[in-house]
Amino acid sequence: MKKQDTTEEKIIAAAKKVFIAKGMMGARMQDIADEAGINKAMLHYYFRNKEKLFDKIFTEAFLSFWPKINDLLDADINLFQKIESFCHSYIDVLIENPYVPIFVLNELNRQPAVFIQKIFTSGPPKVGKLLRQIEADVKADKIKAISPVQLFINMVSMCVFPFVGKPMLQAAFGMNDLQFRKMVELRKTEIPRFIIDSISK
Amino acid sequence: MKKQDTTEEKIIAAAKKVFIAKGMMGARMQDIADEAGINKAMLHYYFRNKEKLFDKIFTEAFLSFWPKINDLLDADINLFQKIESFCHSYIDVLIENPYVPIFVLNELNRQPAVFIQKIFTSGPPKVGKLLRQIEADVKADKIKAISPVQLFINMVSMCVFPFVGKPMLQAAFGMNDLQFRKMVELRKTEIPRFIIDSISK
DNA sequence: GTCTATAACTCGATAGAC
DNA sequence: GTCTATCGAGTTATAGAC
Repeated sequence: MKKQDTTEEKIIAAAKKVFIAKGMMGARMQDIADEAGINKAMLHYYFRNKEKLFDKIFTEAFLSFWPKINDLLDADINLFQKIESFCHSYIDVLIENPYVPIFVLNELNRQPAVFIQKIFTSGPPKVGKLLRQIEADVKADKIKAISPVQLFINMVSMCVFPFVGKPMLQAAFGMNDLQFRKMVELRKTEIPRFIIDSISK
Repeated sequence: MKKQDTTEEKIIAAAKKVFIAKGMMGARMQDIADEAGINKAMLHYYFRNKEKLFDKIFTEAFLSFWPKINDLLDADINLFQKIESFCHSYIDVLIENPYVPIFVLNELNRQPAVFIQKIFTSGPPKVGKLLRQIEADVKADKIKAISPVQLFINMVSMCVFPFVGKPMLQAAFGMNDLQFRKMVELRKTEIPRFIIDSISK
């Protein structure tokens, strides 16, 4: 929590909470005003309209993890280390922001073009180096033959999916919130191990 | 396409398309009426209100894959065969219904309790046998030690995630629709191979 | 900057003719 | 069963006082 607690900051905090919980279409300006403890008119005074406010929140949510993840992919470390650090850091970020993935994926599917445009202007994916590392290690016979793209998708899938499927997984396996949390924590080391076991010769 | 093309069927087809594309909150009754080429009042004549219409569509979408997947998990085949058949069949279903996962996950996160209730009444997850198979194979030293739950989550994650993250993956790797399709097709065999490589001794 | 009041509009739902 | 017309609730957005 910041010392500075201006109206604008209160609005952003409230809007973040409401938009992430209900999505662009489900959220009501009144909900956000209530959450912020201010008047509805203030929202328009500061952000003009709902669309602009949403855009602000979405961009902020997206930037809360994208640059960090992106830099990890571009780091100068060997493949196994990179897989470990990526999974560890990514899951840490997701634990801190468990509802962001479904929020982002939802918007991604609602307006793919707008979304992609936003990503590429705010720093395009730096996945190239990782793909080349995988390819090089395959050629050097350090790991089994595998498509770099497939491997990358496997890694991201295993990190992200549990967060978007949480209620279903909890129901299927009878996990309460604490147990779910423990299970996800474990994945920080289990996913790298699973991947490395698979590709090691 | 059926020969029988009653108004009710036209409504259901239109509602499915619109709801899956825009979700419960984003969809408009007018959109559905337009898509069906009929009048808005007809929607209420046949389904009373939006909620009931949505429920119909959601249940139908959910049942379009749930029972099939569920039965696969419960089949009497060995572990490796089960992993192969599950990934193959699941991805086949997903290719046929690529927008269903984000639709379902969205609803899942919007109203977890309602959703879970619905699942359990329409046939609870039959994941038990698979988990016991994994456990048994670990004990019998047929595969490496791994948590059955973690392994299951890995498998489902790798199958489903590409479909919810499609636009992002296409952008990141510069894939057009055909290339994406090929990539996903490949995963029907790549995911089982990846998993089996990982857990084999 | 902040509030109250209300305009302007969207959308689900209904009435009633045919 | 199907349509047109319209109501009424709920929401975004604005006007205007303080």
